[in-house]
Amino acid sequence: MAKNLVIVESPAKAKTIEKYLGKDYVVKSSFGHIRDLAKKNLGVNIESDFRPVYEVDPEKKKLIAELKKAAKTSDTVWLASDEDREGEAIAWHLSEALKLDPEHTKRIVFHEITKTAILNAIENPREIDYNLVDAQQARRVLDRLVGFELSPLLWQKVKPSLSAGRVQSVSVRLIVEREEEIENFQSTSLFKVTGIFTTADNKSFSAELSTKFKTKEEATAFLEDCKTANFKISNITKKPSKKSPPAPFTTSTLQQEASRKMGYSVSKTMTLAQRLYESGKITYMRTDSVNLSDLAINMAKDEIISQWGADYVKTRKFKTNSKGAQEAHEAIRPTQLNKHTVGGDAGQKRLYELIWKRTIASQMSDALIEKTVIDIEIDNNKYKFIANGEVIKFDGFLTVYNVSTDEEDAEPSTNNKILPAVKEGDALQPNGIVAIQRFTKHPARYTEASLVRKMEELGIGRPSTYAPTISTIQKRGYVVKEEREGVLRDYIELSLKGNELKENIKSEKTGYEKGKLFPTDIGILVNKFLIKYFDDIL
DNA sequence: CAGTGAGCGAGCTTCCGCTTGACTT
Repeated sequence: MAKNLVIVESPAKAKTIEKYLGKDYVVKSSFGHIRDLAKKNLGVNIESDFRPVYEVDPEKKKLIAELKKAAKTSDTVWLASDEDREGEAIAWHLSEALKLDPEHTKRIVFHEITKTAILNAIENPREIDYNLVDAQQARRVLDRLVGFELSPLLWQKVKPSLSAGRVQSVSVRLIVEREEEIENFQSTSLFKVTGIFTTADNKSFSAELSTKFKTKEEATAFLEDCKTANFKISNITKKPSKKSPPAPFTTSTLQQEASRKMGYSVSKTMTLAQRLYESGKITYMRTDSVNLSDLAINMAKDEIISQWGADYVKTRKFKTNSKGAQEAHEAIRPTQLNKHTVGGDAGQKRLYELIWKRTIASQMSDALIEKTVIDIEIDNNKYKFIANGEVIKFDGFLTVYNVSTDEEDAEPSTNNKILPAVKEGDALQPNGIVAIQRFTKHPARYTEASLVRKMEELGIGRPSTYAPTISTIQKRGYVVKEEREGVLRDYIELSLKGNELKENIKSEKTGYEKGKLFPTDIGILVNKFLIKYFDDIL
């Protein structure tokens, strides 16, 4: 008979911990929450001080009985749920539902699944924190009241089976309001001028004019000037700069990167991550923490040294930027950092490699970059051309990880390139100067992943609910994820080659969208309804 | 007389956050 029963939330976690604790400990799992507000009716007794009415989910009855039995035959029960609001409540619900004897019950917490952390936790038990429990109960009751007061109004006024709540309704509102911004957006156009210049030893590079012209007439006048102009390098500045690696993954940043780099929906990412977690390849995947255990940092260090040498190591501790973070776990990382890849299907493989690279990169040196700016003076004109160059002096973390951004700027950038060796005073030959009409862009529509980022920023939802919430608002028909064809738009291109100035009308596709979230009519209607009546209802 | 249709009443939907499977495709 085991002397000790440890209860955690996740069965995968239970398996790992059992290995660390040895024979005297049996580790079982609660599979998350074990009780919740009554499903029928409000589940909150408003007359009696808003007292919550809890009931055990019928599907959990068997589990509770099992845990009860295990508790009875143990000397000590260790409640080891997560150290956050929900975890503390789970510990309390367990102690209530299992009718645990306080004399033989201990509450322990750890933020990483390592042997030292677990043993240390066992050495330092504490009591259940009732402030946290009450905070959770208040959160739960408020969500129920809001959801179960608002939703029936929608059934009555709009359509049956609709829903409203603290998280989903705000998410829909973000999408509706973004669409309004886009509808009201007035696009204006500017002429952007780019020149190709050739040095005396026949090397070419491009440079952008320091201003953009509002009208075709201004742009034409400028190009006319250029016909007779002389171009000369008036200034060169070189500035060292550096890039630092991003923090290890949280749920939300993993969802964003997997979406940007692999095009995965947030639910696909979470399903793959769950598989990797269950097979022991990665740490817990629902986390808001960017923290790595010392063990992980040391593993990363060894791995970096053996692959790239000591120059590439720079261990770091990252701090969370998100306000609501509860940091009950580590960041998402491989459990073994010397494993570059894993078996399993292609999706799991790719996601694992992404996590591995991000984790390793986070403990690597900064990339050292030299930025060069070349000013090109025009002798008959007040404007100047500017060429920006960037040379990587030391790649550091960039050797494994490229940082991606949301900007889907189709414009070929004149940045990030290598410039030829030149010196101040050098004369340059123009080899084609082009003024292209460019249009200002409306704000971008949300993708699933960029919506998650916004939600996290606003403190709406939790790592465990981002994916389900996004699926709910689609299931209710408030928003749709769609691909929409773009339309053709004409633009003017003025090009100066030698002494010849040509005007062309060209056309380009604009407004093509893929995987973006659009509000539906019902989404817009419900949003309007809620905004109008919210104050009266609650 | 058999089949149709209008009208009525009862019962259901719903929140957020913690967990996996059990289901389909």
